[in-house]
Amino acid sequence: MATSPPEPRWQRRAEARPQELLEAALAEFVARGYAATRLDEVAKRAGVSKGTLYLYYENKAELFKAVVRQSLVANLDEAEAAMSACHGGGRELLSYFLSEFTRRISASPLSGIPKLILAEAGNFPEIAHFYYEEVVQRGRSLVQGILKQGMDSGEFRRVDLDYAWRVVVAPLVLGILWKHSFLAFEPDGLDFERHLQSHLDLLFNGLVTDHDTAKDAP
Amino acid sequence: MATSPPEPRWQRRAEARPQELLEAALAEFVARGYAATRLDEVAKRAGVSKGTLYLYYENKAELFKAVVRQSLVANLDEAEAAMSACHGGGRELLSYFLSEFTRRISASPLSGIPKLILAEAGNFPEIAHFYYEEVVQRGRSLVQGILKQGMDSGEFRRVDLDYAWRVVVAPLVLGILWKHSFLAFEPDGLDFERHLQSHLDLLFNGLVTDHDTAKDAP
Amino acid sequence: MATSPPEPRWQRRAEARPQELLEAALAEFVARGYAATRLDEVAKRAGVSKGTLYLYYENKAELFKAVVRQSLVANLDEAEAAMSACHGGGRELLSYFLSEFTRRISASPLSGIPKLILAEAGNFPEIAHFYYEEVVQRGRSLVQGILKQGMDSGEFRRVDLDYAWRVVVAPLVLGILWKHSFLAFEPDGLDFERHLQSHLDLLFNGLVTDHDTAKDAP
Amino acid sequence: MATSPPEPRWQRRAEARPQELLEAALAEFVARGYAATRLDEVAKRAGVSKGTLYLYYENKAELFKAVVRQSLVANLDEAEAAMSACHGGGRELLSYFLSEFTRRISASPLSGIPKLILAEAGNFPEIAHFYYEEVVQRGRSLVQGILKQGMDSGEFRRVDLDYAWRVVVAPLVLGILWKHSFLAFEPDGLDFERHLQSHLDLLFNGLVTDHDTAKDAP
DNA sequence: TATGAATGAGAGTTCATTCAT
DNA sequence: TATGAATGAACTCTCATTCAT
Repeated sequence: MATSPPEPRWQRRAEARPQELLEAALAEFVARGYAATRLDEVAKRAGVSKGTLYLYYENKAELFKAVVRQSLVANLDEAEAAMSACHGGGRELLSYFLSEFTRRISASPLSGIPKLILAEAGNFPEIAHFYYEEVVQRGRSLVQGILKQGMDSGEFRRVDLDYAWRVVVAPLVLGILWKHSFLAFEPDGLDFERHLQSHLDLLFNGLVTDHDTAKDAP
Repeated sequence: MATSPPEPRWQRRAEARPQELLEAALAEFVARGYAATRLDEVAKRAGVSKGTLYLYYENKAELFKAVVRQSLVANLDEAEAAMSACHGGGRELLSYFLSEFTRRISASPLSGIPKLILAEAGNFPEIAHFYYEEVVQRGRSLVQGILKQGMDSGEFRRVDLDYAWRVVVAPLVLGILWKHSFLAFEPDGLDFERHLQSHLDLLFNGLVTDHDTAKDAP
Repeated sequence: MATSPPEPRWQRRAEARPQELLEAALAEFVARGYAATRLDEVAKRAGVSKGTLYLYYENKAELFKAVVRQSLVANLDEAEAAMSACHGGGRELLSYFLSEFTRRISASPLSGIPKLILAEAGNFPEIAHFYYEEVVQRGRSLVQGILKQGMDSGEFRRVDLDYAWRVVVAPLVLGILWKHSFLAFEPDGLDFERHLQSHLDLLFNGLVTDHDTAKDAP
Repeated sequence: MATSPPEPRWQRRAEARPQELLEAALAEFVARGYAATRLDEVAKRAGVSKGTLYLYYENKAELFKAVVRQSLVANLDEAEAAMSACHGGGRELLSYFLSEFTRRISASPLSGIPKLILAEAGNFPEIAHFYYEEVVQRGRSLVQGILKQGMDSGEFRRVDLDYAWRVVVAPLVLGILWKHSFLAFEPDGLDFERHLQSHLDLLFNGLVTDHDTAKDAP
C-alpha cells in the first residue's frame, strides 16, 4: 500500500494573495460586468475559497474599487513615465503617445478597466468620476498640450482645442472596446499596429487629396 | 359592433403596450446594465405591474433581446432610408452619413443600445454577434463603400480599407459612450455638433500643415 | 385514475400575514434569542417561505422591532385600560394591578417580550431603552402612585419610594423568567395564582410575627 | 533542574491561562448572548489569537459550558462557606443570606451568569437544567430551611413554603437583571444597598400598617 | 504552544418567476 | 388581461473551525 502524499490542502500566501485576487477579479469583472460577476467565480479563478476574499476586501464593491484603483494607478504611472521621456515635435509626441497607449493599455489586460468603467458608470458614479478626473482629464491635458504646442509652432493647423482632443483619442477607445466585445467574431482578429497606423495616417494627413479646395462640411 | 378603423399600412406593430415596456426597459438596461436592472423597476417605470411584463415577454433575457432588436431594427431602417436619399461626392456622402448618425443615434435614447451591447457582449455573445453582423458589418460596408468610391475617383487619398473605416467611425462611438458615462461630470456638457465638426475637419484635412514634407505610415 | 385535486400551492393572505408572521417570530425569538433565531424557522412556523418575510419586514432587525413594538403596545393599552377601571384603597389597587399583570402578561405569550428584552438589551440598546421608557417607567409611576397614595392615607407604612417599587414588582418579573427558563424542570409546574398569593401575603403582611419588636436588618 | 515552587493548596487550578480566557468569554457572553458572541472578540479581549482558544476548549459550546461551570462552582463554594459561618434567628439568617448574595453575586461580574442562563435556557437546556439543579435547588433549600425554622420557632408567620421562597429571592434576581439591562438608562444608577434594605424592610414588616384588620390569601 | 490565514457550511437577503385572485 | 403576493434558487457575507507555519 502506498502512503498518500501529505500534500497540504492549502498554502499561506498572505503576501501574494491580494495581487492574485485582484487579477482574478479584474478578469471576471471585465468579462461579465460588476453585477453579473459572482464572487464564487472570482475565488475559484484565484484558487481560493470564497471566504478568503473577505480576508482581503471588505465586500464586493470594495474589491471592485480596489481592482479599478490599482489597475489605474499602476498604469497611469507607467504611462506618464513613458511620456516624460519623449522629446520632439508635435508629430513625434503624438505618435509616441498614441503608440505607447496602444501597447501599454490596449494590449494588456488593463484594457479591461476602461471597458469596465464605461459599462458601470451608471452603477458606480463615484468610480466613474474618479476615473474621469484621474485618467480622462490627465489624458486630455496631455493631448491638448501637444496640440497647442504644434499649433503654436505652426506644425499643426488650427483646431478646436476643446473638442479635437476627443477625436484624437477616439480610435484608442474604440480599439479597446472592440477587443472586448467584437474580437471573437472577426475572423482576422484585430491588428493593433495596423489600427494605429491607419489612425496616424488619417489624423496627420487627412482623407482628402487636395487640401486647397477643401471646403468644410455642411 | 363598432368597425375597427383600417390599420394604416405604415404602422410597424399593432400593439402599443409592448412599446412602452420596451422603452422603459431600454432606459433601465442602459442606466444599470442587464444584471443590475430589476424588473420591478422596469415595470414601475412603464406604469404596470411586474407580472404584466411576463404577459408580453417570456423572461428577462427575452425582454432584453426584444429591446435590442426593436431599437436596432427601427434605427437601421431609418438610417438606411436616410442614406439612400443622398447623392454626391465622397465628402458629401461621408459628411452626410456621420451627421445623420450623430443626430439619429447619438442624440436619441437609442444611443443606449450600442453602449449596452459593448457592456454586455460578454454575457450575451449571441446578441453581440447579432449586433456585429447586423449593425457593425452594415456600417462597415457603408463606410468602406464611400471610402472606396472616393479613392477611385481620386477625391480621397489611398488608405488601408480594412482598418480605416474603424477610425472614421470611432468618434461616433466615443461620443455615444461619453454621453452615457462622463457627461454628468462635464460642466459644459458635450456639443455633438461641435464634436462632429471637429471630427470632419480632422478627418478630411488632417492635422499637419504641410503635407508635402509628411510621408509616413504603410 | 383519480384526478389530483387542484389544491392551490399557497394563498394570498395579505391582511392576516403580518400578524401571523409576528406571532411566529415572537415564539422563535423568545425561545432562541435574536441571533440564534433563523428566519427559515420563523417562516416555516408561519407557514410561508423565507422570501415572504421580506415582503412585510425590511430585515431581521426590523422584524424583531416590530415584534417588540406590537406586543408592547397591544399589551400596554390593555393594561392601562384595565387599571383605569379600578377604584379603591391601596391594597385593592395593588392587588388588582399585580393580578392583572399576572393574568395578562405572565400567562400569555406576551410574557416572552420582557424575557427577550432582558436577554437582548446588550445587542439592542435602542429597544431596551424604548422598553425602559415606555414600559418600565410607566409601571414605575403606577406603582409609585399607588404606594404614595397608600402612605398618605395612612394605609401603608412609610417606605423608600425610589426603591420599594422594584421590590413590589420583582416577583412578577421572576415569574415570567421562571416560566421561560426553568418551568420545564419543575415536576409540579408553576401555579401563577399561588405565586401571586404568596407575593401579596408577604408584601402586605410581612414575614415576621410581632411587628412591635421589629428591628430592621443588620 | 529548577525546583518548582510548592503550589499553595488553596489554588484552584494550576493553569492560569484558561482563567483569562474564561473571564474574557464571560464578559462577551454576558454582553451579547451566546450566539452573538464572536470568538474573535473573546480572543482579542483575552489578548490571544483565535486559534489559541481551541487549544483549551474544544469548541464554542464547550467554552460556554466551562464559563458557566467555573463561575458557578467558584461562587457556590464561596456562598456556602459564607452561609455556614452564620448563626442566629431567622431574621438574622435571612438578612445575612440576602446581603451576602447581593454583595458576592450582584456586585461582581459573576452576576452575568444568572443573566446568561435565563437568556440562553432555550438554547442550552442542559445548562439550564444543570443550573437549576445546582444553584436554584440549593438556594431553594437554603431559603426554605430558614423560613421553616423561623415558622417553627414562631418568629415567622406561616407561609406557603413551596412558593414563598421565590418571592423572597425575586428582588435579588431583579437586581441582577436590572444591572445588565437597564442600568445604562438610569441617571442615578442602582444602589444595591438601598435595594436590599427596601427588600428586607418590606419582607419582614410588610406594607400595610394595621395587620389586625387585614386577613387575606390562602 | 501559538498564530492567523484559509476554509466552507450556513445565514440573511434579493429578485426573476409563478400563480391565486 | 392585469395584478402583486408568494416562491425559492442564488448570491453575498459571516464566523466557527481547521491547519500550515
